Amino acid sequence: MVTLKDVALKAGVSPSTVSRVVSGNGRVGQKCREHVQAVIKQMNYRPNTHARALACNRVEMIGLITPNVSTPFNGSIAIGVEEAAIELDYKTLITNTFRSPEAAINAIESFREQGCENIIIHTHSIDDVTLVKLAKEIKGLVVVNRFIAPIAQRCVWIDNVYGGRIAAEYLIAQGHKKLTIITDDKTARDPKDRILGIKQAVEDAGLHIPEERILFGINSIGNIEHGRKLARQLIEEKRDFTAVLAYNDMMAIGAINEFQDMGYKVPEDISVIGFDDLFICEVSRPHLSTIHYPIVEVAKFATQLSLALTNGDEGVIGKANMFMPSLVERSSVKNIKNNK
Amino acid sequence: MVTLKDVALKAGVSPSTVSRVVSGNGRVGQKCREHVQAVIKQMNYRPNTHARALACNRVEMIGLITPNVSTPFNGSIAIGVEEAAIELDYKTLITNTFRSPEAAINAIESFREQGCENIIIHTHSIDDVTLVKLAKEIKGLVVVNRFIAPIAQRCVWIDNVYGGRIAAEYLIAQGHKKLTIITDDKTARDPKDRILGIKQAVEDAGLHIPEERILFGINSIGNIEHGRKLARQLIEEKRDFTAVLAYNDMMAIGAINEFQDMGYKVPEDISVIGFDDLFICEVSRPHLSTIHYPIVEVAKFATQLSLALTNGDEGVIGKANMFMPSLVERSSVKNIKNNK
DNA sequence: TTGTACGCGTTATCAG
DNA sequence: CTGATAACGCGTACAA
Repeated sequence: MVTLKDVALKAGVSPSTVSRVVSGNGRVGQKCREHVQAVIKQMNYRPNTHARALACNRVEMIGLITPNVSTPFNGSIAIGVEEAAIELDYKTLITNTFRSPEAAINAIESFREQGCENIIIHTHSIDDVTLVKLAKEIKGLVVVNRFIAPIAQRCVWIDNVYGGRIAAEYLIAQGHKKLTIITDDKTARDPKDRILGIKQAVEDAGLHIPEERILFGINSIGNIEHGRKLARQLIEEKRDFTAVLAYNDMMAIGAINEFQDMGYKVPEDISVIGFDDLFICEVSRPHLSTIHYPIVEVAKFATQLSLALTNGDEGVIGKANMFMPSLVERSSVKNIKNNK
Repeated sequence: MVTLKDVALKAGVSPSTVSRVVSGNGRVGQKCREHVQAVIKQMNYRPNTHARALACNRVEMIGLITPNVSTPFNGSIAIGVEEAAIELDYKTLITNTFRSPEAAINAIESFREQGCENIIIHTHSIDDVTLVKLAKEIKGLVVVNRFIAPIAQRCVWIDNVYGGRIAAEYLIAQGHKKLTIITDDKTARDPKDRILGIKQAVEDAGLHIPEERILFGINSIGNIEHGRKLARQLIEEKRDFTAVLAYNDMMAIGAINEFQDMGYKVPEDISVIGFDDLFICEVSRPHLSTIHYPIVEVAKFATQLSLALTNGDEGVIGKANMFMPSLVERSSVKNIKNNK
């Protein structure tokens, strides 16, 4: 392994000079710099990450904390992070917390101790208060897919209220008057925001959603199974509705499956709309209409923001951190305007 | 940040003693050890990764090289790796190569330079010869989901021939006589092995698959789109068949979608079987019958093997590295034994 | 068993 | 603009 000293020796200069040309800090004579650069290339020298980290207590690495990369949504977050990281030659360190708060806190501690200040938080295992405190201590901490008012400038999220609104508006425009919602944990913010948007649209149209048509999950993770369960409940308890707004695509697809298994046709008997726009929308039958969530872009921006925060690049800072979702029409919603 | 020296000071011993109790190398008096451990816990000391890496030129980190974690198969590999890594307190560094050979080679180089000898290769961007060479130089290099004879003991893979065989046997048992195969790149090993297994089963049954009923992809990645394309070709060119063996679930689902869009019913008109057993099998209509690939287990084992290789634990070494796939019956294959 | 001293590869502070 | 020199935190021969 070729070191800085080796280069210095061969180039006939001091180690410090080599360090200067490598890092770009400090002035070096034009001629001298070029010579050193040539030697570096010739010897194929590459700086040692650990020595550098030890010396300046910082490291070119970005840590992502996520529940489980193997799910499509989380996987896309990871991709966005790495795409942005790679552009600046940062490495990506991923920790899956599997919904364990301790694992999440541990991971953050571990990152910090290694001098990694660029941390992307994508988990709900850590509460707002803790995160606000951590954000004060860690320059490059950024929260993705979540909004925490006191550190809004450190969050990158989407307008869930708007997302809920356009979903409902679409259903209403297709003639649906009796909407129902199957969603995630009652206490979580995203479900609440989306419901808020839905209610706004519903009221604007002079309609109403009774509480009994809003089904929550308890300690759920908005997955297929959860969607199935609530769909079954909808049918068994004979709720009166023509369309379902699911919290996300996974739940929507679970619901569609359950409806179909119970003998209902989608969208002929029941219309369903999802949220996220994962690749499975094209897999399901019928193809799932949904609200597009620009996941990769969001994650990419979050990463750029984190990097800007620690490196003092003002470019990204101050830009809007809220992205807008958009409607994607496929075939899980039926136009019933002229029926009934 | 609390260092080894701080602990030594507080405990009234020398730094080397603390180092010894932390690392476990070298004898330390029972009483002394306990005292030091108490102080460590009390001060919440945690060793500095970089200093350690610098001093001994090795690091407790495992690097995964994968095309793109955001796809279900690759994501599961990542999960398996991290699950195994976390058990030994190793960190997981993930690099997505997006099918670029340079990116893959770069990542390996980068890992090595950082003293990371534990590298899990999950990509076909690097050829066999290069990998064999690298395996000689890097103690902890392990190849997952791929078999390379000269370094078989460093590969963890599944029996693709057997997988192909049981898939075909199942179809044949269901009365299918005219099978067709839609698969991946002709030059890749996995498709070839699976085809081999299929042919074995077919011949054992006294049947035959003409070459025109085996459709390959070119430079494809076995995704949904690819499945759609070959399915369409099957129909348009009026190939004669009752069942389709897809290279993997993604292709199978693409094919099912295409068949359905063209007005065919699955499995009534055409039966389809996949490979991998991803979560989308339960999503598709009909639910996809497939060959189960123990992805997480394979990745986990590969990681344990890598760790054993570098740490000299002989436990895992020598065990069989080949896992066996198994049949999962769902509803995409019709029994036509008593028809026609 | 325990402590001392040096080196790992780099950066940063200070002279020159 | 350049070169010594001292850290950074830890492991490890070597000495005690």
